[in-house]
Parts: sequence; structure tokens; C-alpha cells
Amino acid sequence: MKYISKSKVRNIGPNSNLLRAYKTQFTNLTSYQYEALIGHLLGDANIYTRNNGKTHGIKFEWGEKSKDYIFHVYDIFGDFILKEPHLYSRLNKNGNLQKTWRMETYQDVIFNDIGSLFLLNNKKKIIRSNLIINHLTPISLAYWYMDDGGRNYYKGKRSLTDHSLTLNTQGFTVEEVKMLIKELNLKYEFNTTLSFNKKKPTIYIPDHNYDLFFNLINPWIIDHFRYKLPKLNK
DNA sequence: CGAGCTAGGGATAACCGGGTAATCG
DNA sequence: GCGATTACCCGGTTATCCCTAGCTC
Ligand SMILES: [Mn+2]
Ligand SMILES: [Mn+2]
Ligand SMILES: [Mn+2]
Repeated sequence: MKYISKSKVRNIGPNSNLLRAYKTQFTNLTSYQYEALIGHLLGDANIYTRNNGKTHGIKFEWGEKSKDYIFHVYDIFGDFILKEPHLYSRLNKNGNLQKTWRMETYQDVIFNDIGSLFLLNNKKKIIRSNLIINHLTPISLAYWYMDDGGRNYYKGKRSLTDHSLTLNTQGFTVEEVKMLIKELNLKYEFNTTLSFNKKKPTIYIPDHNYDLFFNLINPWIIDHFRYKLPKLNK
């Protein structure tokens, strides 16, 4: 059977037989795709189903400045994303022009396992116990951190001595974040703690865990996000 | 005083839903 | 011709990251 290339299925109808055949060529995510996706789903990506879990799709959106990043992620998941990332513009509520890069996968059974891992009743994204223990890897953590992580100080005097970090988990419940913390600390011997931002839970990674954290995820941090995880001169 | 931890505030940079036009049976 | 399917597109909305500053030892 001849391989159907992506160029053959671009700009054809979403219900075309050729597109269906194209999709069947990919039966499993690579381990890199799976691990990165675990990180993105803890971070900035959105997984959803419109047919009660028969198939799932994934949407990605980042700010205008993150062009390098979205194209890096496009390279990872390109088999499942028919259309290249594109810049989308709109006015925000302050009347300012807002530009974001967007892309999305097609909807397919290939995302069902990871979809049901995160979604409750095919709808709401939740954290189940043992997600970190059983599914997170250093690659996942790298993408999670590039998505939703950051330093607590980027400039000024404090940035020179305080290398504590934050994972922005404001979207999850306190109980879910407590679970993430417990499992992160158990799995990687971190000393992360529960913190809060505007009453919403975040994960505090203390200064003395910086080297451990750095060494664990450094290989997968792309240049665009080096500012979030600089190499310390010592 | 300095180092590291905690928490509040702002303008987005994310997340999340849903409509529709193009194929199929 | 018609209902089912679904990639692409658009809009609603705010929790994000990032900044600042207080607190404790
Ligand atoms: Mn997030
Ligand atoms: Mn985010
Ligand atoms: Mn992000």
C-alpha cells in the first residue's frame, strides 16, 4: 500500500476518504510524542472530544512571541496537524490588537488513551492520582515547564540569589495540586511545596532544587525558553 | 542587611466551546 | 437530496505568567 503524504490531504474535505486513509497510517504515538504531550496537557494544550470519546483532538495556542516554540511543537506533531501554525489576530477587551499563533490536530482515535487519562466525563481536564508516577518523564516535565513554568525572579538583585521556580497550576484544584506535588517529590526527590497566587494553587520549586531540576530537563529546553532555565555560573 | 519564601496585581497568553462548509453513504 | 462527519475558523473569558514587595531568620 502506497504511503499517503500530508500534501495529498491538505485542503480536501474533512470527511474525505483519502483523509481517513491518511489517518490510519499512524497507529501509535512515538514515545517522544506521548511524553511531550503529557507535559503539554499539564501545560498549555487543550484536548477535547466532540463525539463522547470516539476520537480526540488537541489544540495549541501561544502568544505572538512564541513563534519558534509553536513551530518546534509542530515539528513533533506534524503528522497530525494538517495546517501549519498561523497567526490569528483579534481585538481584546481593552481594544488592543492581540496576536496568537494557533494550530490543531485532526480528531483521531490515536489521542483517545491520553484523552481519557485527562478528561472526566469526556469534558473536564482533571489530574488523576499516579499521573506523575506512571506517565510523567523528564521530557514531559521539560514541556510542562516550558508551557506553564517560570522563575520567580528574572531581573534585579534577587534574581542573582533566588533561583526558585513556579509551575503555574492555577487551573487545577488544591487537592489536585497537592497530588502533583506529592508525586513529583516522591518520583524525583524534589522538595516542592504548595503555594498560592491570587488564592489559586501553584507549585513552588525551592532554590535548593534548582540544580536537580536543571539537570533533569535541561536537554529538552529550547533556546526560546532558555530565559526560564538559565545555566548558572558557579 | 541578605537570602530565600509567601503573596497580591495586571494585561494578556492561554484554554475552552462551538459554527460551518466540504465529503460520504 | 439529506443526515452524519469533521478540519478550519472564530469568539468568550480569565487564569496566566511575570513583576513587585513584605516577611523571617
Ligand atoms: Mn496550564
Ligand atoms: Mn499556561
Ligand atoms: Mn505558556
